[in-house]
Amino acid sequence: MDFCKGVNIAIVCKVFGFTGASAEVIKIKFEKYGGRAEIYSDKTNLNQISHIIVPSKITENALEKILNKKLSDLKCYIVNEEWAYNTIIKKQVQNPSFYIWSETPSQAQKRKPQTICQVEKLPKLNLNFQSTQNLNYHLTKEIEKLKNLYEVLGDKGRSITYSNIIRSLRLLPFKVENTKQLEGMENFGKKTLNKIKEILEKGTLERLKSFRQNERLQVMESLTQVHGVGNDLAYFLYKKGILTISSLQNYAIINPGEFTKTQLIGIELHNEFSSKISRDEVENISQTIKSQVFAYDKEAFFEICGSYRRGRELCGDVDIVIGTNDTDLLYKVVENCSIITHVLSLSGHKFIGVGKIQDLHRRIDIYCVKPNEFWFAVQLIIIDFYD
DNA sequence: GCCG
DNA sequence: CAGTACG
DNA sequence: CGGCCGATACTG
Repeated sequence: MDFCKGVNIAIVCKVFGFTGASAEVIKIKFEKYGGRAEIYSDKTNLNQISHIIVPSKITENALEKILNKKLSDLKCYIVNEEWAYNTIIKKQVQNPSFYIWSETPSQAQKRKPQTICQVEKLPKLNLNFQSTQNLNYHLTKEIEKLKNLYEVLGDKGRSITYSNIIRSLRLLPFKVENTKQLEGMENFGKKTLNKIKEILEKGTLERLKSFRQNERLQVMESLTQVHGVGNDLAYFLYKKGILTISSLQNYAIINPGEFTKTQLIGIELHNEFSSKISRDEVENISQTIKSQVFAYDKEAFFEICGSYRRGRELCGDVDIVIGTNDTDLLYKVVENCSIITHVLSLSGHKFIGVGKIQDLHRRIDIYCVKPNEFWFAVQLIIIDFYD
């Protein structure tokens, strides 16, 4: 399968908030089918590019700023992300002239006749499970602890670097046995290599032990486990002498006015959220939501993702992706679904909230995307680029 | 922490 | 706007 | 040194 051979794309493409990560999925797919793809950066040589993929919502000014070029000077096609989706889904490079990006919808519509996949014909993308498997869990689990601690400390720089390192390790196609295998890789500097060496030899990090002895860190790390409590609030609470989640719970009952609605829900239900969910229960919850979805759109796509999809026996939350053209579907489902008890945040394409079907309240996330984005969203939510 |  | 959360 | 994932997205 190399129908993308000769196609050389640069992606400025960002979709429904997953942004860089969804661009990565497009890149992976194009390369799998023999094409060449890169995420656009200032190093990109536009002379070698056949298609630039841009988000439909971007403005012309912004795009020219990013590309640092007048659009009229470009020789390649500037197409929207649907071109990329449909090329991959239909396994055939699409005629770019149907997908030429344009800032104003009316212009775009004129040039963009009915090219979108018929929903009932939309084929299922082969999910690449290899890319979802983390062969370097022995390293990432330790580095993740380090990342969390720096996050708690408010050291954004280190926590971002460690996130990048974790992501690279997760995507590696082999298990690391030796730091030589990582030398020269982006983001892997001397100190990181030393830490990895230490983990390979001893299984843990000395640095972690010293962090464990720091009371403030320990308290803040624990408090930030509560949904809605970040490091700012955690530090504030620590200074106030609130050192445990149960004392936070008591404090919040007496002083509810000091917290947002979201935080109050997180505090109240924290104990329930921290208990894991069986696959059976995930399926039961999903089934209820699914029937609600189909009540509004019989053609909708529906998949359970997240850790359930990664095969875990016990899941932290319920992750659902819906594919539909109905932009109000998510609102309707959330409002009318009997098992949904709380809304933490809600928009047309993302629900973060709480539901209950048995004895405990459970965290539920629902993503709602257009049908031709569906399998990309599913893959994205399984892969876990960041974590 | 890493990178320019 | 800052804070928080999601992948 | 200074900046760091997302022209994220929601809440208050």
